[in-house]
Order: sequence, then C-alpha cells, then structure tokens
Amino acid sequence: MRLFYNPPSFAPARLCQAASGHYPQTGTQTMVSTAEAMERIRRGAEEILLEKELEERLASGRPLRVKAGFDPTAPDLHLGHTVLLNKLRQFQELGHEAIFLIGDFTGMIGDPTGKNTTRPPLTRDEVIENARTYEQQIYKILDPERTLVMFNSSWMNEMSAADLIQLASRHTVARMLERDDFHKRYTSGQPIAIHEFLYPLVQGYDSVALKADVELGGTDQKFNLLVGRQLQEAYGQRPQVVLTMPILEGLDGVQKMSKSLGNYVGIGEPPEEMFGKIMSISDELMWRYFELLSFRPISEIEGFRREIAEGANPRDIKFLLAGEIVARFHSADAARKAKEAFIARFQKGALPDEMPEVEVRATEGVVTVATLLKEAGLTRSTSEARRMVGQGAVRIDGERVEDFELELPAGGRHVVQVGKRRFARVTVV
RNA sequence: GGAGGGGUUCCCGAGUGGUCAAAGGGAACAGACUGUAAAUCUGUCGGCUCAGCCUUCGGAGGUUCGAAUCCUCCCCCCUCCA
Repeated sequence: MRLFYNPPSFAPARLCQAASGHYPQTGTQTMVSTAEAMERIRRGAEEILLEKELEERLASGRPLRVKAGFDPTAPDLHLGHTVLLNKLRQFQELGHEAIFLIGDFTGMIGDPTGKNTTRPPLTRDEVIENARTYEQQIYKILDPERTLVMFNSSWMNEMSAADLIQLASRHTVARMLERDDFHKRYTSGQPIAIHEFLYPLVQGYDSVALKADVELGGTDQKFNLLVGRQLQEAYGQRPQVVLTMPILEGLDGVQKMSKSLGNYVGIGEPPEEMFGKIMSISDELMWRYFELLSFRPISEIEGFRREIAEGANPRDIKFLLAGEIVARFHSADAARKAKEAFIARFQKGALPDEMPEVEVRATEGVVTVATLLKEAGLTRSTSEARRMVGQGAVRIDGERVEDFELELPAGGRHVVQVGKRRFARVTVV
C-alpha cells in the first residue's frame, strides 16, 4: 500500500501500519477480456458515463486510477458505504488502482445535504484519527497493496484565493442550480449558503489533482462527479468516467442507510448485533441487499428466488445473507455462532449469554419496579417504565410483572427484561 | 434597503384566548400472531413522589382569572422588489 499524506501543516502521519493481511484473497487477478471486465463492472451499477470511454481505457491495458471520495466526519462505516467499496475492490481485482480519497478539506465546507446544517470544521487531529479508523475498516474489503489513501487538503491547502476564484469561474450559478437538491431547496424556500456551491467545485478539482480515470459515487453524487468531468476538461485533461452506484436503503427499506437515521448496520458491530439487524429487514428488501452487498454470483441469487417461489422459507435465505455479511467482517465461525444465538433467542426465547450487570439502590429497603427499570437504564423514564409494565413488556426472572408499584427488597439479584431485546442482571442494594 | 410570509412535541404537520401535553401522518417502542427483530393487527409514544402535579409550542417581557393562540422588543428562516 502506498499512502500519501503530507498536507503542509500536518505532522507526518504514519498510517501505513494499519491492517494488512486481512484482505480476503478471493479475487482472481488473471487477465480478463475487456468485454468480461465491462460485464463485471456493470454488475449493480446504476449508470456508467460513458461506457464507451471506459471500454477504451480498459482496452489500453494500463492500470486505471479509480477514485472514490469519503467524508472525514463519518469514520464508522456501515454497509451503505461498502456498496462503493465493493465496487472499488472489483476494480482492484481487475488490476486497477483504488484511490480512497478522504475529503478532509471538503469536510470543512460541509456537503450540501438538503438540510441547512452547517458542520463544525474538524480539527487536524480529528481528521487523522478518523483516517486511522477508516483504515482499520476498509481493508476488510479493499486490497491494501492496490489502495492509495489520500487527503484533499494536501492540494487544497496549497490553493490561493486567486486560484479558488479561478476555479469558481469555470462554473455558473445556473448550472449549480441544476443539481437536484440545490434546485429543490431553492424552489421550496430552503436556504443555500454560497459556500455550499464550492463543494462540487472542490470535489471536481480533486479529480483534476489526481488525474482520475474513473470516479465512483452514489447516485446522489452524480452531479458532483460530472462537475469533475467538466473541470478535468477545462484543465486540459481527459474527462474521467463516472460510475454511480445505487444508494443502499437502510433497515427500514425506505430511507437511505445512514447513521443519523439509525437504520444502519455498522461494519464494526458485534456479530450478533449485525446478524440480528440483517434478519430484521423485510423479505423484499433482502433482494436488494443480495444485489448490492453479496459477493455471490447473480445466478446463485436467482436460484434463491426460485427456491422461495417453490416454497422455501425466506427466513432461511435471509440467514445466508446475514451469515455472509457477518463472515466478511468477522469470521465464518462468528457467523455460525451469531446464527445459533439468533435462533436460541428469538425462536426459542432464550436469554442472551451476556447482559449488563447493574446495581440499583433501594431506599428504605425496597425499590419499586418502575424505579428499578429506570435506574437500571432499561427505560428512559419512570413514566416509560410504567407504560412498559402496562403493556406487559416487563419480566423479572421470567415472570411477567403486572404492577409497576411492586416492591423488590434489597439484596435480591434478578434478570430483568423489557421487551425482547432489553435485558439486565440487576442487583438491588 | 423596502414589502410580505414563517418558526409547534424525534420528523412532517394541524391548532389562532379556556374543552391543549396539543389533531393527523411518519419514525420508534410494546403486545398479539408468525416462518424472522419480515408482513399483519392492536396499543403506547414530555416528565414526576402519577386518579394529582410540573415543564413544553424560536427568545425575553407584557395583557388576561386563563396564552401555542393577543401586544411589545429581539433572534432566525423564506419569497418578491432593489
């Protein structure tokens, strides 16, 4: 792996010692025909602009520089991010070079997200810290030997105000407003700060600085990616090929997967959590996940569809998906155990192996159930605790509790359960 | 700079003096059912020492027996004009 990280005012960072060797060597790096390469690259892709240009570059036999940009503020990757990483990996398997670009400079601008939130700028230490976290995570998918991790601050910090204005002169307000979210916000009366217009320009300029052959992004990035093409041309380069990938829906199956919406599966999550979350997706959404997250051949996935049509239980197919994902980020063994735990807990109603140990203080020798639940952190408030008891959600040592004023004496130790997922071993002191 | 519109509970959004802890939808949570933490149905959804009390409707004052609703000032957002 080669790592470029030398923005002028940063201390020399040594990020290289991060994971190496975790890369699963499933990729066959044999020479494949341009036609076959195109076929593989097309899989799952939303759009390739322009396919013909990509074909030409692939045919040249030269390793291509494939860029994908990532936000420095969100180092906790989730499955949504891996859609792009999977595609990068695919390019690597075909012999090309992945550029994992961390938009630390761009992070100071804050991507126009459709919400008028202004992000607080990150400190340099935070950026470095986040970059390290990225590195620990991405090599579960990417090949470290063919990955360049770069920071756009390294060239953007060099840029003068005059240079920036020069850059800004390459684009017009009208064209900026073509971007869907700008357009929507503008027409619906939402604010757009001027600095937000700079984001696509800077991102586009990154492609110029990197001489990117291909840039990958979500469909929501299409506009920015195309600005890159335009700017490369304006700076006398051959415009990059743009490849967009669909945005992965979150666990709700409706909104995109994101941490802030809480509908995500983090790739650093424990096996059981990951397994359970994937099992919670709807049967319908499962196919989408297979398409974008599984490394299984399309033909195999089609086979699953047939099996279900012939009466197989969708749950069992979902087990395969959950198992594959858990195995990728943990291990095959962890996946097997997670599945067993899932069956024990949700099909057979067993208690989890591990649950938090909590002490709750009794006043005058006793504590009421409502207070206990709140103090043990199982409910947010005593009001909620009362409601939960009212709804029959609370069990103590397996017995359903009917009365929230039930008093428990000090000295007892109980397994307390709220719903099917919240547990604690509570000692009354 | 001028004119106008607007800021409501996690989100969207109704509410224009008491019947408002505030409609409706979404999200979330719980129960039932099940083939799964799918789907479906039902319920809950500010807090508390909980048949009562306290805090909330951009902020600060004020009017009133009583304000999310009226008045004053301030902050923020948007539209049109310049």
